[in-house]
Amino acid sequence: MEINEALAALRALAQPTRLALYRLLVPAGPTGMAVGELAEQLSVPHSTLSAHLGVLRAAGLVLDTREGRSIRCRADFGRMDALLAYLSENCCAGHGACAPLRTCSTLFPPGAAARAPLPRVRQRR
Amino acid sequence: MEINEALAALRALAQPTRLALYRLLVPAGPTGMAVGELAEQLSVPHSTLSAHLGVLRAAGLVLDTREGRSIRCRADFGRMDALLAYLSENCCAGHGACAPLRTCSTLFPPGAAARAPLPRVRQRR
DNA sequence: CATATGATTCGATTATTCTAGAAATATGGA
DNA sequence: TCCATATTTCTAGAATAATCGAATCATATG
Repeated sequence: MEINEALAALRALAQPTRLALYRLLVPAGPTGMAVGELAEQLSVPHSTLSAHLGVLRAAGLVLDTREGRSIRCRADFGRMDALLAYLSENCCAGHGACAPLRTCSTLFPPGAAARAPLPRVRQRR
Repeated sequence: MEINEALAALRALAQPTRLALYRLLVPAGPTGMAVGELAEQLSVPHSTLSAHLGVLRAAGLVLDTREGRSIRCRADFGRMDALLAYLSENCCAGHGACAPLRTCSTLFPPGAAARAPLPRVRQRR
């Protein structure tokens, strides 16, 4: 990861609604949640939520798939892993003593959602 | 860690100068760097740097100690660990399958600087 | 095609953050 | 004490971000 990607990810998470939004998606795993479901749980107007979601998407932290009229969002754990690694880079004065960071991105690799027991859908855009 | 602490830490890191500042402190380890040294390396006016440093300190990411006329700053790795853990909390839909996150805070516990400073990381001038 | 539903874009407004010069504070030494 | 060095605080203008209603777009279905 390079600095501008890290900054985009940090800026995206550094806002109450967006952090709550992201943290709602974390336990939802590769199944994710629909946009309307998120707006309802967070009690935020749709236009406001949509703007926040746009920031998270632009930062690469959230991916989505259209399912009929609704859009299902999920956290991109690989991207979060990259951010966590970036934040600890060159730690230990380069002695290489830090254990590698790991999250469930290993357990739910990209594509897991498509293979999961969910209706077949196509990518947006 | 609770949400407001996480937000403060994320806001603190979500700014180019402050992220660069923090990343300068990471390889410096428990020895840290003086404020003036940081300002010089970042080519930022002292008042601007001081303001940014204040944000990082308020977020608990940077600790400092006065040494005569100068103030020596160092990254608080424990705080960063807590932030990283917060960002992956409830991952894996609560299956507890995520490996625990770990950084060198275990290797350099609080107080390490005073007792046993490591050899200084080479700095560019 | 007409209509309903889910989501985004467009605006204007309000709020927050960044920046850096000048002044102030803290420490050490002659 | 007086002076030099290191850092912070104060200030205010400039830049950026958040908010949300109304309009618009995309899709499904009768």
